[in-house]
Amino acid sequence: MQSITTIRSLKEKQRQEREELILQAAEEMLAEKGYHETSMDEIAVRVGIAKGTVYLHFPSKEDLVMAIFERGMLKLLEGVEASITSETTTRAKMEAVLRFIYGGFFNKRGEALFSIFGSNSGELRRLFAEKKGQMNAQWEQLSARISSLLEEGKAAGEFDTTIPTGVMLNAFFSLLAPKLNERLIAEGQISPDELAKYLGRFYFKGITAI
Amino acid sequence: MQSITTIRSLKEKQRQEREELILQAAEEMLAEKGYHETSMDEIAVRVGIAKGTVYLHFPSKEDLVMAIFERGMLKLLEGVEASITSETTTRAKMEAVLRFIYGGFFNKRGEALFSIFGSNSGELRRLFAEKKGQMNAQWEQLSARISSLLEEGKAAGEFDTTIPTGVMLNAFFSLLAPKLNERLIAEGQISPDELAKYLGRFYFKGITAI
Amino acid sequence: MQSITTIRSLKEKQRQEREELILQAAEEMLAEKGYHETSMDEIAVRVGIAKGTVYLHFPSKEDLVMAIFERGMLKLLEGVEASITSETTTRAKMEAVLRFIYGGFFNKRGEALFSIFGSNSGELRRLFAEKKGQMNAQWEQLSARISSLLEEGKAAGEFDTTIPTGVMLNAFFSLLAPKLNERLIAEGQISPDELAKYLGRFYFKGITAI
Amino acid sequence: MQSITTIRSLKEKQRQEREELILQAAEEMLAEKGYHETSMDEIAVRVGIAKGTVYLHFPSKEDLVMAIFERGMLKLLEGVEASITSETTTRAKMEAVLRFIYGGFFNKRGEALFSIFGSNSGELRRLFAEKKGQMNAQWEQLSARISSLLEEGKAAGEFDTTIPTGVMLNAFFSLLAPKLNERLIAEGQISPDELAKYLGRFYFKGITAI
DNA sequence: CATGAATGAGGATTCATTCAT
DNA sequence: AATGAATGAATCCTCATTCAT
Repeated sequence: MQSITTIRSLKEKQRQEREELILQAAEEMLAEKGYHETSMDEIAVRVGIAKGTVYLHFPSKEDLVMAIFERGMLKLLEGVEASITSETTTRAKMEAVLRFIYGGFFNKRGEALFSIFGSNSGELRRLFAEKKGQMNAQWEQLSARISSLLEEGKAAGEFDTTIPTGVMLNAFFSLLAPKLNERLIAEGQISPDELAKYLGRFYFKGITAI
Repeated sequence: MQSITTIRSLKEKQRQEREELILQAAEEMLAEKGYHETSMDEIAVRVGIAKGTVYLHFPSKEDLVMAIFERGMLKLLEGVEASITSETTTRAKMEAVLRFIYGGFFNKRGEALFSIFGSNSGELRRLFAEKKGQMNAQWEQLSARISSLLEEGKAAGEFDTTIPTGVMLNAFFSLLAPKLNERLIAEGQISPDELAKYLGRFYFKGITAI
Repeated sequence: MQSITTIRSLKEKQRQEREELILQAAEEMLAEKGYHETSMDEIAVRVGIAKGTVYLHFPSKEDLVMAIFERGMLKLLEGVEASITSETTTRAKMEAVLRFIYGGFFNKRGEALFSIFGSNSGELRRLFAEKKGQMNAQWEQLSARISSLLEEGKAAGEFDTTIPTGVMLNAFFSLLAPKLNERLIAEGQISPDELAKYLGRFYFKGITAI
Repeated sequence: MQSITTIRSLKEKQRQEREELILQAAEEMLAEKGYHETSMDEIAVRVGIAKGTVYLHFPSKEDLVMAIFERGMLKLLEGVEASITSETTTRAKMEAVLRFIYGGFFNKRGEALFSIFGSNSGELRRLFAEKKGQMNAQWEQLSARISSLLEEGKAAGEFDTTIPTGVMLNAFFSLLAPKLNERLIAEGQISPDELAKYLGRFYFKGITAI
């Protein structure tokens, strides 16, 4: 006979698996259609569970979206961290980050997520305003990580010290905005890898010292 | 005594003034909250008119938003054109465009508009899909204008011919994405002029030949 | 110089002409689209006047429709009266009424009007309920006129005395219901004249004594 | 303990009961006020449920009305069929149909439905135009059924061959137009049964040969 | 008088959220 | 815990009616 603990952990495992499925479905829809066109109903249908069950995992649509953001940010942070540690020069680190983001992270979901996160006017302002606490920490962490890289590069004489780090940081994030580049890729004019290469070349030339 | 013509032009003037107010209110809300959170009702309230009156000017919410897009694009196109003609070298022209956009265009409304236009996943895909004709023409026009500038620069040996023009173009538009830079400015870390200057420096270094 | 009276009668004439145009346009639309799909706006447009002007002639949409009904009933009554007086036998009178209705009266407008009047569920119940006074008088008058004809025929031994006059009357009106016969005519299966002939034959056989 | 099947069939039963209540309420209102005056809101209120619940059963007002039409036609067809099979002579069959319609079918709802269906100008043209497929089939079926009866009667020498079957058919349907006869009954001048008897006598005398 | 811009009540429809089973 | 039927607030849009010019 199974111990209570075993049963519990089994149930807990199932619970987490289901939560993961919900997050994936929602992420996908968010990427496809954006926040408002994504309905709790269709999320449930895609996962193959009842609408009410979604609410057992996330108390509201906002919370679900927040969870997706957080998870995405976490993955992004992890990936960035991993990219950085495996390289030596500052530029190589930055390039690794770029490759990571354009290569693996922006496969299906992350791409749209990041776009929603970073762009989209004020649609989700209130979302952020209210639950900023959880979010901003991660955002700041990512910003800080990249910023420190940039400043490291400046200190090493690699990067242009006359451009404020904040501007460099924003420029870096801006280049990742998917909407425009999506088109290029969709129209078959360029592959993601090529795009990453070109953007990298452009970006580093832009921030390189002298 | 007023002639009929005078009366008509008066009414027409009032009509246009009101339409302008509606466009401004809607633009503002669009910038603040995005398409879905913007309700025709609140637009009317902000203008201080009745719901139905909005529909006297625009047959649907979509049409209203389209009008805002078109107007914004028109202003942008005009501004870009004006910026270009008053300069000689390719780079100076591009810089003038950058100054125009960061200096005057992105005051309150244009900024949000541009962001909505250029970003936001598939939320407004159908909107564009249906009325794309009117829209895309202007968008293509702007793209073509900037692209020709970039190619001109390449031909003159000023710009890096190894980076595809499409990538340069997108990079240029990306840098204009307001959400991120808005923060910098809002937090008082930098002025719009400075930002334009820095972004320009970064951008041109990035695309310059050799 | 024109006398005030002349001017007044001129204006009054214009007024009545305009009112007639409004009634015609409304009648036409009513026939085409029914009560709810008929908008005051389009009536005004069809007449070529301003919406407000319609309200100078008729205080409400209901009143306008009432006026059309009344006018239609008046024409119908007049036509029936004229048809009757020019014939001798009861049956000939009834046939003349039938010819009048199917021949001239149901040209364009009367047809639809009558249909709206006599059919269409309770859509206009309240209309009738409230303003029944004006309406019912005419309706009763027409009913009474036909009823007296029918009873006259019964007295003369022409019509079947075992069928209540009320039933005969309703049957008579029912046969005039246009919707169904409209189809026959529209599909080119039969001409209005033929239809009147057949319906007459059928009807009189039905009500004839023995 | 209840099996899942039992629970499901219970829920399904409740569902159908509720749907029936909605259909009844809507049918009633349709009969009372017609299509346009019937609001989804009031239907819900009459049933004692929320607006949204109505949409759980019918995706739109049009679909709800269509369902009522179809259901009414189905009942009518079934009743007609049953009436026919239990009789031998053509005339007896037609009389049975008449009795069925005036006796049982036109109790409260069917009556108004039939009227709406058969009358009312072009108000619902588009409704029918779009979803005609489902509807027209039934309508044609009924028409064909009655027509074949009439032609059967003609072939048997019972009915007047000089009157086109189409005209006979329309005359038959016309006599069923409820609005007028409703009055007679409502005013207590006659009972439904008597009315059916009289109309039958009148109709058959009208279409009988010689 | 004539106009037609402005009004706002009313109506269809959607969808996040709740809750009885 | 899971379900999914039920809810009702929120939103777009229409149109009869009013009223300042």
